[in-house]
Amino acid sequence: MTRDGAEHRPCGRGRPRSEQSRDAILQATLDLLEEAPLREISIQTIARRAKVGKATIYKWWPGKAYLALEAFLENTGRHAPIPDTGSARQDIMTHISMLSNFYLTRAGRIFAQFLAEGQSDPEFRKSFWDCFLSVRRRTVLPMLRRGVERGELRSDVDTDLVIDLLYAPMVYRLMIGHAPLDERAIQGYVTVLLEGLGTRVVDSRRK
Amino acid sequence: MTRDGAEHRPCGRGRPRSEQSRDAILQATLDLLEEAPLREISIQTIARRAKVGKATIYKWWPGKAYLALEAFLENTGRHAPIPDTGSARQDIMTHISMLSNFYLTRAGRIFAQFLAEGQSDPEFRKSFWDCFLSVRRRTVLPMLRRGVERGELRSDVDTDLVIDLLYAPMVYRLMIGHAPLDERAIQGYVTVLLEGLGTRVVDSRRK
Amino acid sequence: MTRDGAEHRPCGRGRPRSEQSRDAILQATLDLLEEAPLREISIQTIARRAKVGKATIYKWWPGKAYLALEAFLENTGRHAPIPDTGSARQDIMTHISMLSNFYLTRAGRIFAQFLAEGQSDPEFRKSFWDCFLSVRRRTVLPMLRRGVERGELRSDVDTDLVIDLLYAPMVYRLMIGHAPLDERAIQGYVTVLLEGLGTRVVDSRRK
Amino acid sequence: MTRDGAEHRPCGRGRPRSEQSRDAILQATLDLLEEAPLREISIQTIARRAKVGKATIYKWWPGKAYLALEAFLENTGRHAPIPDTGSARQDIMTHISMLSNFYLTRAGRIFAQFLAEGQSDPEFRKSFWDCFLSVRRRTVLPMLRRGVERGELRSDVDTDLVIDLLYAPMVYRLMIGHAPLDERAIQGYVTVLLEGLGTRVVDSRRK
DNA sequence: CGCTAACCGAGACGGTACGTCCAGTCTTGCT
DNA sequence: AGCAAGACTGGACGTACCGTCTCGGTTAGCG
Repeated sequence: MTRDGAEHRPCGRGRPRSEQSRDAILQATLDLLEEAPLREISIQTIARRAKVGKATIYKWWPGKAYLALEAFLENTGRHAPIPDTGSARQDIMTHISMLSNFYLTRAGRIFAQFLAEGQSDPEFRKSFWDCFLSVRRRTVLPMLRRGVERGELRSDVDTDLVIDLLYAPMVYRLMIGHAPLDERAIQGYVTVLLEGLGTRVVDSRRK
Repeated sequence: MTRDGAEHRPCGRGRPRSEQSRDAILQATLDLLEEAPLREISIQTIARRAKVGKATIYKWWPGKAYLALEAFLENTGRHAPIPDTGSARQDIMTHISMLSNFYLTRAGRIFAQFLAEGQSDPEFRKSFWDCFLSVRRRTVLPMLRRGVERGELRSDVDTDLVIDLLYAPMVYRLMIGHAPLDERAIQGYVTVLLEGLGTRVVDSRRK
Repeated sequence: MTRDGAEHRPCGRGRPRSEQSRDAILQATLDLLEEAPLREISIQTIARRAKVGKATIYKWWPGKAYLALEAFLENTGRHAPIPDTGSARQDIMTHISMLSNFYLTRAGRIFAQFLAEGQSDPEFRKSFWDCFLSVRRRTVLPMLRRGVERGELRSDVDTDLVIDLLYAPMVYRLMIGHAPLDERAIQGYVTVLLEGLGTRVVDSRRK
Repeated sequence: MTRDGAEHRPCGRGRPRSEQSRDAILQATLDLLEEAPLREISIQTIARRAKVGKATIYKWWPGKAYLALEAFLENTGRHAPIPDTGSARQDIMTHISMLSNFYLTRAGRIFAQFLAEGQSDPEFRKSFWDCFLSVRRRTVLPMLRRGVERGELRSDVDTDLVIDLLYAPMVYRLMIGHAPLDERAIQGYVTVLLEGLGTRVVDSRRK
């Protein structure tokens, strides 16, 4: 965790940071994110809601996006365990399906706003990647590796690229919103992708 | 085109809209988008740059995002023709490759900001879809259809879903920015996808 | 009449000025003055109300104050005839009393706004003087002269000064609004003034 | 003092109001009033001149008129002491003469603009009355009372009315501007008024 | 126990952009 | 040529936030 309110204390002198304020701020942020997009939430409003001085927020976070990110990570970011059923195909399908459920909740909308924020703030984009996205991707790696080791998945495709292929369609629908992210769509995505990612026994493929 | 400055006039009464002002506004917007993200551009600045009254902008566009969209469509949106080489696989690879080049230009960054804007403004999301995204998707349809008719592509996958699969990885990399959108990546994406989307002659697939 | 819409026509060429528009504009102005002070009335509003182009107004009047003045003169400015009862004291009392009634109507409020306008627009102040105030003052002159000739009024006081003394208290109360301009007040003013302005024969008045 | 920036603070919490800003705002207002009528001064200009945020002005004053009033009261409103020579006639003449000098300065023009403002803003009219006019009038009361007690002035005329009569002509000339407010005019006014207001012993005056 | 450092709430501050409104000017086509 | 309609530049309006800055007051650990 890089750009959020964690390390600051040089030594134990002086009054320590108020955990109560910190919690109130994060909670107020989450509450407000229920009602409005991040953009329309002002730091003033968060401060008022949390009964906290504006300066206290600026002291610990560089901006509302970072604040929202920390709130998100602490309260909403726990999700999508990696299954291990013995079948990579089954694992992937289950994982993606669970992930899609995550994207369908309020958390999904917040996630989308983080991506949006990143488009005009490269520094935040980096933070989001470091604190959330890269962690997630690292987490699924073993699952894919198992598939490759068992010979279920092709070994000649870069893992990063595989993850992109698996995650991208969901994110794409989330951001564009042209069609619902329902079970049918997920099924379709994964089916096609597994077809392309899987190995074949005989493989007298295509004319 | 729905929410941008097009139809307004009931009849030919009154002073007609100044095409000169319109062009100056759109040009100023494009110029400014070279230097900063949409978020950081104020309508005041656009007006000043275009030597135009702020009210003139508000009269014809509901906000800077719509303004940017119109500028984008008029000056940057022409690209990525649909190839027809006789081979659907070849067509797709060429198309996606050309499209990735588009995303690598300044236009790509602007495109990303439109998606970002859509996360906090549903109305704009709709406009962006109507004026750009849906048009693009409609345009590739024939290409895919040809592939299906020629027996090159599976016919049991919904076309919308196919398009999602083709476009999503590029957009995903564009927004997250964790890795470059280079030719190697594109090759990887398309190769895997075509594997999954293609038909097979014998198809004694997999155990 | 100097700065209002009177002379403009060089010759009889072209379409003549529309009397209908002129009347509609003046009427709209009067109507609006019923509801709001001159300050809060915009030329746009007048034009809309009169179903007239804004340019038509600007063509014939230099500003809304002049427009209001012309409307005022034409529709409201007729009032306060000069009595001639044979007694100057009686004449004055009657005249001032009638005038105070004028100031109590909507016309009084409009009159006050003309004075107000004059405080920031010397040119308009001049117009108001020329078109209205000076005319009024000239009108009362004979009345005062009769009083002097008959020996009722002192001859050693400048007439302009007398008129100031007679009119000022009403205008003062009108503008400050600290007390009503009722009959009692008028009686008080005039009584004292006549005492000061009148001649005396022997006059062993009052203890 | 009612509607100006005085009391607002509930207690000593928060950063205290900046006296420096307050002074800079009032000074800038006075400076600008030297050059232009109140109407033509924008709050933006005041803020710029005082190097102050616009919001700071709006926080403490409801409009530029109130702001100008406070500046006026603080820097210009101190004047016209009430003389006490033993002769009410002498006192009055001196007082009015001094007052007329006040009206001849820049302060006079500002005073006129306050009256003007009051014609379209009743609330400000009230403020002006409360903060300035009524105070002034209360101040002269003792002078008049002395005159009555000494038998120099009539006791049967309402004091408010007397003050109106004394002050009105000056204000009238100030607002209409048809003739200068010189010593001759003042002499004339007061002479006539004292004639009307004074008591007489035997008084076989004037042929 | 008192000192001192760092925290905290409250809220005023200079500044910038917002979106609206109006002034005054201009360009149409109709009368 | 006058007119209605209405678009134009320009600029002030009053509001909302931003991020910074004082205040007075609180809460630790250290001396």
